[in-house]
Amino acid sequence: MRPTTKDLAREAGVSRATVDRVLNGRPGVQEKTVRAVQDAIARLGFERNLSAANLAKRRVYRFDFLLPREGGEFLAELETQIRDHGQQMRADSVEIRARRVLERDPHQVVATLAALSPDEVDGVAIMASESPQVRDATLRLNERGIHVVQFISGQHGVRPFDFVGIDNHAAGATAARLLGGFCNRLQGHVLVITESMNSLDSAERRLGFDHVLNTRFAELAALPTLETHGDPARARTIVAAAFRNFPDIVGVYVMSSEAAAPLDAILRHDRHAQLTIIAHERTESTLDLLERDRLDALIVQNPGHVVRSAVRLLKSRCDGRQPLASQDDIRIEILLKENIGGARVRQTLSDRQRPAP
Amino acid sequence: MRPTTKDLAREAGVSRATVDRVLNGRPGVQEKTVRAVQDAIARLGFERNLSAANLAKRRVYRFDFLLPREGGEFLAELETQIRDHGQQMRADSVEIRARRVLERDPHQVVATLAALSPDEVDGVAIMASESPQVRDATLRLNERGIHVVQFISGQHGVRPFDFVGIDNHAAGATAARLLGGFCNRLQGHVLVITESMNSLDSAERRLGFDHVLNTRFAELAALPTLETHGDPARARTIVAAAFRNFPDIVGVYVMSSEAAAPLDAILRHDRHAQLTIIAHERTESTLDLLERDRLDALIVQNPGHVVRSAVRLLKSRCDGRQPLASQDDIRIEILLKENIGGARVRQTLSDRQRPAP
DNA sequence: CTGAAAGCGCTAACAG
DNA sequence: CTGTTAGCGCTTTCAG
Repeated sequence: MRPTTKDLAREAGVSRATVDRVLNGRPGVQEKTVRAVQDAIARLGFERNLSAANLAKRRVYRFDFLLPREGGEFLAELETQIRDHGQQMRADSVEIRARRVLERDPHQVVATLAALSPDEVDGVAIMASESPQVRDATLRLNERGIHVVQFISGQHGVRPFDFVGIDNHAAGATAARLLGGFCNRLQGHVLVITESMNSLDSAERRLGFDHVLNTRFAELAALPTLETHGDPARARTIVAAAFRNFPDIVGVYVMSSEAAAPLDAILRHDRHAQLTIIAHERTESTLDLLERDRLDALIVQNPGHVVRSAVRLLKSRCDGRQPLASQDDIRIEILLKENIGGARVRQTLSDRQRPAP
Repeated sequence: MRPTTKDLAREAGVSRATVDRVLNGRPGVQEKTVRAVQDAIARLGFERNLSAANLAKRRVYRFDFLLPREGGEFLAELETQIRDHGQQMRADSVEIRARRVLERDPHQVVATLAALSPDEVDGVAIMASESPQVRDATLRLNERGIHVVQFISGQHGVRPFDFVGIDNHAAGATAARLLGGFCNRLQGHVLVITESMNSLDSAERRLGFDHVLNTRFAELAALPTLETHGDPARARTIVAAAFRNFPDIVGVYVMSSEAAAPLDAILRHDRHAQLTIIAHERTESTLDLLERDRLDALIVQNPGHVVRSAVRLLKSRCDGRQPLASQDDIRIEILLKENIGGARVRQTLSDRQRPAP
């Protein structure tokens, strides 16, 4: 039987109310009383029961995922994961919302963040690209007592906030390693294409990509990044032009999270079957292409993991707990045709409910 | 404010005790009373508060991970993860133990399982290879009311238990795809080596490997599987012999979870730098080799994920909840030198604790 | 500065 | 078959 506050109170010769004050670092307790209680804690090896505390406090954790207003399949998948996990967590008094409210314009983001109040929400996961204004607004948010995690977009270590997502530099490097490896020592150019370069994320990926390509695959030369700006027609035009100007293109790296339009443009090219193509994220369209051998590999961050990670972090912060770093590592996953379905938790067929004993 | 049992009781015109009986499917309530309560539940959108219930019941979840007695780095890593996660979960009334108690001998496993009693443990994660005896013992365990998940070892879909781990067939296939891809259309033989073939897991990997190698890389021919049986000296001998007999070996697939000894033997060969080498699992030694370019890729199952997945499943089963399949997918991860550190949750530097509001 | 008492949402034991 | 009462471990008034 784990010791309770009652035991503590007896051991320390005080009332449970006092124990509570000490436990929660509330003021108004004599030095020596505090010490008495702390001694008792150490002696009994007391560990507080968080859910009992939350019950008494009627505490509910309210977390918002603030997502870009516009987006494609990847974003949709994230939303689904957020909803699913939110459903799961309701039983544990965690309320999670996915809100598509952020626009490209930093000022709009700032305004949205400014509108957040600590008595509406306990923590937010923000998916927005870097900018000084946003950074400041985020800091102010935090000062108002709202916990923040930088979600998917942005860099780690740069800001004083938890970051959940992959290391984009490493992701680019991984893409280069695969592309180079699969290109069979072929000599030629590599096409790099993205929806837009305007986020630091893309820049990071590009850096990582170039680094590995240059140091490890001298036979390949990457072309300047093409940008589609979400315009399929434009995508087709610039891709066609690239193939015309560089007939020796042997590989393609689609750098953005939303890959559908660029990929479509690439696959219209009549030599696409000879190309080694690498893209990002697991969506319906990329998976389909991978399965049909149109695509060679996908560099992926697992949406379910990032979502759960963000929630765990937010919750830890709310509880004043130090999150366990190792458990929230977001891996850069590589998907080939062979390990797509690698998904494997098979459930019992006979799924009759057995009442708890 | 979420409705409580009190609200339900009022709404249905019964006492809270009756509400409780209905909620938990306990017998001894009139048909129509049950319906009245259920109607109220639907009307109010009632959702039970699990932690309050657990508090009242003083419920503690006790889960054991039953692991092989002998093992190497991979097993050690699993143990660490189990301990870490156990530490984390204590606050949520989940007690987790890692027990190195299983031996090769199925009878010993059966005996160990038979000794388990539902008033000592609520669920177990079993890491043992398939065998009819073990299967029966597991079934009996389950009938005694102990929840079971088949952990890492074993196949999915075969047994009426939850399985947590990667699909070994797909893992083998993935290895072949990478090996073939990286081999640069080279022609030659591929060495396949494992600690031992006696588990179905190895057989599955081999099957998947051969399938892809044969269909996709006709220029490569895989040799019969070599087995080291955990004997480093033997490993060196048979590897040396293989290289002597087949001077055209271009690639190596180390199939077992424990790869240290086989890899050591391989890397003694003077042509090892020209080989493409693929192994399994992220351990200190494999990581080190990957970083030093001695190894080309690692096929990995994330120990942290499998552990958390197993615990989530066990807990869901105990609560009579249907686990959410999607969230417990165990991916076959691919580790290259470039995405090793892909681990990325960076924490705040200034990690001062901010008291909860 | 400290303690007594009531209560969070749910369950358990015992009457009826 | 159903209700009453007490209590899980912790927090929160409100006196003192």
